[in-house]
Amino acid sequence: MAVTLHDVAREAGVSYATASRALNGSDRNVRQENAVRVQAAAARLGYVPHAPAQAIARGSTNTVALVVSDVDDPYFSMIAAGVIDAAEDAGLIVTMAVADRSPGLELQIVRTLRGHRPRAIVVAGSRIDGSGERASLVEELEAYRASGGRVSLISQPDLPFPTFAIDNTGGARRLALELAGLGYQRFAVVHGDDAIRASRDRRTAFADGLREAGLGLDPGCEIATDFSRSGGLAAAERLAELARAGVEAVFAVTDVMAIGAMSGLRAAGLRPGVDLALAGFDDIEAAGEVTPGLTSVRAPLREVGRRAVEAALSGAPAGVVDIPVEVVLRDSTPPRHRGADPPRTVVVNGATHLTARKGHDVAASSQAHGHVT
Amino acid sequence: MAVTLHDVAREAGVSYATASRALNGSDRNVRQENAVRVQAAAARLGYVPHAPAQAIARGSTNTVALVVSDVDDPYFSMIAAGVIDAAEDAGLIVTMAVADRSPGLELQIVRTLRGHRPRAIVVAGSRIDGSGERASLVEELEAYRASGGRVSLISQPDLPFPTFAIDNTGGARRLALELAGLGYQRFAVVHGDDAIRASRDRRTAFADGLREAGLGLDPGCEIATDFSRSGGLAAAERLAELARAGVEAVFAVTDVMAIGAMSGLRAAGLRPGVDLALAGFDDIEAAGEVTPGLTSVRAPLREVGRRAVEAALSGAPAGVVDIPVEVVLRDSTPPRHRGADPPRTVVVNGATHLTARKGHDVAASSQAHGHVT
DNA sequence: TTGAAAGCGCTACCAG
DNA sequence: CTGGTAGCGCTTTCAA
Repeated sequence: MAVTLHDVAREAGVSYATASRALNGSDRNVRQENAVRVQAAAARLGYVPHAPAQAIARGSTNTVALVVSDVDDPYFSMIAAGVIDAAEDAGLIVTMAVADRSPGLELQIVRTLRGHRPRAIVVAGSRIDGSGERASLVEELEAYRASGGRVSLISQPDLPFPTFAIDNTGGARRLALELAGLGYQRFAVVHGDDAIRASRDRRTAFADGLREAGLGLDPGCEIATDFSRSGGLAAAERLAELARAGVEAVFAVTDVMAIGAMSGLRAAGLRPGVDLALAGFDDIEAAGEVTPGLTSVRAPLREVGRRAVEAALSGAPAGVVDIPVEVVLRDSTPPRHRGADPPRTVVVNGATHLTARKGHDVAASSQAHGHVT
Repeated sequence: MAVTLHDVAREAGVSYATASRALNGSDRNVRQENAVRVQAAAARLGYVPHAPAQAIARGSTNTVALVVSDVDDPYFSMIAAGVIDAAEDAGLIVTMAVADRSPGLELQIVRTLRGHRPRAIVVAGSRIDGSGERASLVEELEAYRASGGRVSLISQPDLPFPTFAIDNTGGARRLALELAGLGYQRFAVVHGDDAIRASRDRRTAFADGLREAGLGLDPGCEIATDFSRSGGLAAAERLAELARAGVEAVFAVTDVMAIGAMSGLRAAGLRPGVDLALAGFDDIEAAGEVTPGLTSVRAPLREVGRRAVEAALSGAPAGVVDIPVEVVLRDSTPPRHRGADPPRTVVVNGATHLTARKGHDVAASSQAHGHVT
């Protein structure tokens, strides 16, 4: 049905082998004249090499597989963009699958993808704890690697593969310090299920940061909800109550949740940023576009995607690469001037001096390299 | 290096052929006992069938290829989400490539993809006119189809394949009528290069709608800029001038551009929705999240993605399926009450009665099925 | 129900 | 430099 190399060879009047060499041979051992002849024939016939056949003959494909939790989430689409960039640079095609935050599905997907024998598999998505599938996932990836495949992970910092870990802990902690520095004293946190590592890490690190700043976090102020926009929306009612009870600022563990909460607060008659300050995490594009601009913690997601495939392809050793993040202050957390209190100055680790600056759109705080955790 | 069917067969103590049948055979002609034996062996060895080999033996793969212009654009990520959904339902894996709005790259990508012999290729992305590559694209796609592949297109309504066309024309026109009905009289339009079909169609249809409502559009009020967020941002300065000169409302041909313009207007000291009304197109998620909510035209992108793969897989005939859109009025275009003028009532095609309703978040206008164009 | 063997389209090695 | 040809891993007749 389709045009095969055989047809091209015949059309060009050369042997099968010669045609192959002329078209894809790493050798240059083909007479100019024949090469041209073959290429012309291929073009005339609309021949495209059969990738699966090449894969089987060569023993390797030209694809990279990417597993994400959700496509329609800006967090993952930025990562995907980076992955696709890097793959393209390497002349590879990207195969993408969505695990929908289900460890079971994720496992199954990795199995399927492995069958396609990609050059590398990149798994992005927050680790779900406590699932029996975890061990199976590792096993699967290990088997893949054993058969010559390369693996790299984004944000699953406890598996035996090269891993790019967004610094959730450091980011959330520093965010807490920044907000404290801005004069906020009473906080609430909106988070997802603790089984979602990113959610738990950010939540606890934020609380730690608060403690470090000499502030507390009332247990009643930690609102568990769905790890999504609608979760944030649903939390709004409770937040409104808390605001009335004196809470001044909320940290939602993702921007998506924070933006949901923002809508909900408005619906409840509160003015985000005025009646209740709000901060998120990830610094997705929308964070800079909502009003008031959402204070957040930025991770270079696109770059992480790039680096993940580069690392995998280059056969990087297992180990965690901490991806530094930076706090981005926007109008949703205006400085809170209290006549009584003196302006706060926070000293971290007895060294880094965190100053809360504020710019029009993006005001990055102190650097976040390494283990500030 | 990797575990092969051969290994499994040996481990299970049966023949190669039997192992194959037990694992993937469409037949059920394997004794229960052997089947179990083989499956156990496969599990023990961590065997995964070699997809390229299966592809070559069977003559068909289990992938669907998707070509988009940009991943990191919500318009395309919604479509991608739909495509992935449908593919998953069909037990297929999605291969995704980004053409970056370059016809040349798109062509090259389709060629490469074709080599992978996917079951179907779905091409999304607004057609770029006037490029010589167009014919080549069609040729490539045609060759692919000739070799048994299925093709479907999203929003490229003039190629000989099953196509899902967002009703840009009808949507923009109806948006114009709605805005006129709201009392706006002086407009500006922010658009991209006319070579981008979606941009041109929306722009001209909007002008047509205005004309239909008895309003004009000053040529000086059509601002050509980059077909992106930053393009919208860049147009803001000009928009501010126009607003001062009496322009009341702006239509940006995409939400992404409109949101960029919104930021820019704010920076210029104007209040979007108050000093200048603003409307976009696509109804991406962010449209409902910015403040004021952005009036837009909604297309069921995710569903379109689903349908595109379903159509391709089921071998739908060439032809255009018009995807109806609906106008979504939000706070960025508040009704404009003018003491003098009587409330407008617009009659379309002498039949449909368009009423501008306004809800909290989503107020859909009259239906948009078929050829209202 | 099973095993043997013929391909699938291509690459790469081995002689010429 | 070129043509034969042996695989690559799997599916699928064809006999047994």
